[in-house]
Amino acid sequence: MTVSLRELRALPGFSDKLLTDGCPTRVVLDHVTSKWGVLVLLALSDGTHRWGELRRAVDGISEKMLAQTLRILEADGLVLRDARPTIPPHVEYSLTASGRELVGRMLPLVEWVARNATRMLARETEAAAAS
Amino acid sequence: MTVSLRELRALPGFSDKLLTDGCPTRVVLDHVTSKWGVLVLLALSDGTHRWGELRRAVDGISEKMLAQTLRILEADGLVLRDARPTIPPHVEYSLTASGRELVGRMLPLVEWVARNATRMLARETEAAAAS
DNA sequence: CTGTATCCGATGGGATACTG
DNA sequence: CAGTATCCCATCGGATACAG
Repeated sequence: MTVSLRELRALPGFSDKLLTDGCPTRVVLDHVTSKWGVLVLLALSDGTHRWGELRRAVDGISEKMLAQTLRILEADGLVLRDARPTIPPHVEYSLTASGRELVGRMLPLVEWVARNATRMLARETEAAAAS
Repeated sequence: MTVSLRELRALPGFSDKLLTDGCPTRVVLDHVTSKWGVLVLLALSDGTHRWGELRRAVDGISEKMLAQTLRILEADGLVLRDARPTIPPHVEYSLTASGRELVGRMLPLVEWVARNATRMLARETEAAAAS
């Protein structure tokens, strides 16, 4: 499943420029590659989770950003929100079929970064020490 | 090359929490998934380019953000900067071996988004019209 | 428990001008 | 050509308080 930039150029939003400013691809790309978007999608990749579980799983996220991120991903059709009208409220979030397709392509990227990040940042402190 | 979240949990930065706040993986992930980081890496995926070419290829980027993005990606060891001491200056940017590995895992994600973004955003304007 | 509303500071990022 | 420096504002995003 290797893809080249040449092949991508046939797709909408591509031209002599890479992706035109404000085109649909860039908008969605900004949503899913946002600081919290990546982590929320990742958290949902192993199944359904409740609001509180997501809040704890995604270290450092504020309630405001969790709500905002979930709303955007839901509007994009990547996340499904299932609210049971009970007291107290019980709400479950899961990936849609589209969401699972997307996450399948995001996991290899995250895995590579997780495997290499420490070594990459080590280079930098090393370079800083030399100066 | 399918990866699951379960397998990821064995890697550095993962725990009961997904990725701890400020861990190396998150730092690098923020660099490469930043608004301009993705597009610059994408632009370099088909070979070496000069500063001016990148400026034109990445639609809408300012000089400030191009410089900043390139410096960060270079510090991470993903981009190589080759400056020829001529007048006028001639500087070429390319991906390192690490950068090519990373971009190989980013292209399928971008391809999927490019194929589906228009349909995804169509859902939203449709939903807005219904309200 | 699952959010929303508001305030406010930090950061991202554009425009412009300037330099070797 | 390939940047740097400065100014400035808009958006991001955290903290807190509150609500159904």
